Amino acid sequence: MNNEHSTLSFMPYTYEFPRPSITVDCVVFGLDREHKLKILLIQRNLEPFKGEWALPGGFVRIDETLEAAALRELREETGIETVFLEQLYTFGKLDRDPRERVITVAYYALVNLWEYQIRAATDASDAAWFTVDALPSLAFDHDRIVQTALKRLQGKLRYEPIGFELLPEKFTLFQLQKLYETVLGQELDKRNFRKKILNMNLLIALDEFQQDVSHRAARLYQFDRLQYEQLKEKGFNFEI
Amino acid sequence: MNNEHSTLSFMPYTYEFPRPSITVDCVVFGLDREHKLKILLIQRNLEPFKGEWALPGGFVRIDETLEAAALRELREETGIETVFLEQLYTFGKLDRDPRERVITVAYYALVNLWEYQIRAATDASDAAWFTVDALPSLAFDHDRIVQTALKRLQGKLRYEPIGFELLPEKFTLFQLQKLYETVLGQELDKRNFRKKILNMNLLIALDEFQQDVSHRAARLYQFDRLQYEQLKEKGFNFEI
DNA sequence: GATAGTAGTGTAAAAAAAACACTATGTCAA
DNA sequence: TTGACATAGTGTTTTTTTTACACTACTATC
Repeated sequence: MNNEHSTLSFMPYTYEFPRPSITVDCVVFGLDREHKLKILLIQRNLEPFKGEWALPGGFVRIDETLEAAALRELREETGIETVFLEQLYTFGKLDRDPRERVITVAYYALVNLWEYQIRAATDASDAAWFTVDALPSLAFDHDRIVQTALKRLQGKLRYEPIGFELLPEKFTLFQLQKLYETVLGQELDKRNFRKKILNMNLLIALDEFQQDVSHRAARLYQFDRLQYEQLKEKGFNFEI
Repeated sequence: MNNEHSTLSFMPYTYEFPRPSITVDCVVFGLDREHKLKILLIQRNLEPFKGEWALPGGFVRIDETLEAAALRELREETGIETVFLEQLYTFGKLDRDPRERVITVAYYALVNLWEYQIRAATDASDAAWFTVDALPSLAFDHDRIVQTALKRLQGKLRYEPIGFELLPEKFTLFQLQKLYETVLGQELDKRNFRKKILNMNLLIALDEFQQDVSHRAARLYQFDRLQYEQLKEKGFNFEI
């Protein structure tokens, strides 16, 4: 097939016709103290969609990878540094952006909101956490991106132990269960949940207990990342 | 956060610094008569990687969506028209292409090879099917893309009835089982497989049987797409 | 008529998941 | 100090799902 198409497919430097721009956008999930799932949004102070809320994100520079761009935008716009970050989907509809053709590679991030809540509020005066079932209307097609991210988070949580990314380093089984219930949108049986999660051998039971709670203090646990890596290698099933 | 970063994130038309180019690449899966999983590759006739095999693909035009670009490239380079096509992952490493910064949105496609085998061989003299476990060395990072596609196909097949896309309209349960065994890389129990797949109510048993086989002719079945859509709505579980 | 190759069928055992309720401990307020 | 409240923590039984397993039937070919 010695035709123009093959040629077009890998045209060298001289490629000069108009091309789409690439951005990254991040859906940052957090969990507040009332076990509500939150998303971090930025208020736009430029047209278009000035004043509306949008996902943190921005253009990909020529000398940085997609993931690097996502991490940079997160740092710049929200102060968030190290997080669980995973590619979600690439959105390429023609009219996503009213100004020009923009393709965006969406990522989703899980952060320990209990740690970052303050930073986001101070460093970025126009960044705020919103409960997922009470989101404002969003700029561009960001509502679609958020919906996609939510579905992915639910699907992922069922089969991979990623919930720990949303909790503090040390947490109780009760917190973990509430997390699953919130994200999956269904109640879980306490005893069955504890059996399942403990049988995975991913939790280290600490000799520490909750402080300053107005009820019996629960034991604290820690996620065993090393063990997780090893079990993942062996194709272990982490379904909840 | 009224700083340069927010501004940068949604800079208007005047955005003039160098930007990455975007391509699409397609991993096209097919299943041959010996129940071997195949991938369709194109032989490059331009530098770089001249003479090497690569995935069909090419630049995304400013006035077409990502999926349209993937379908166009497939049509142009291989003659394939209508297929199951789903976005796989977006690859954005800096040195993917030795000439310039190129980000590629990879798709994977499932086709009925029994129908297309001839077209690909005639329309595109430099297109050919390769068995997945005997692939030649590939141009760019296309081997990584293929590996990602393989994993995705396996994961997807376990939870969604997409195998039918690889078979002719009418097929036997034996063919279907072989498909699963090939893709998943494990043997399945005949009786258990039939029970499970028939209990999903996704198959229409036809009053037709195999022709021209040198053994007892098996009943032919058809995939019930309508039923599939309805069950999917209800959150039905299609795990095999 | 023997052989080769696939078609087609059910049951029992094992494993996994689901259902289910009470006692224990600590804080707070009356 | 006592009672109310909130969560901690713990096993067993039932149900469902999954797995293991073997023979007869049909058709073409040699």
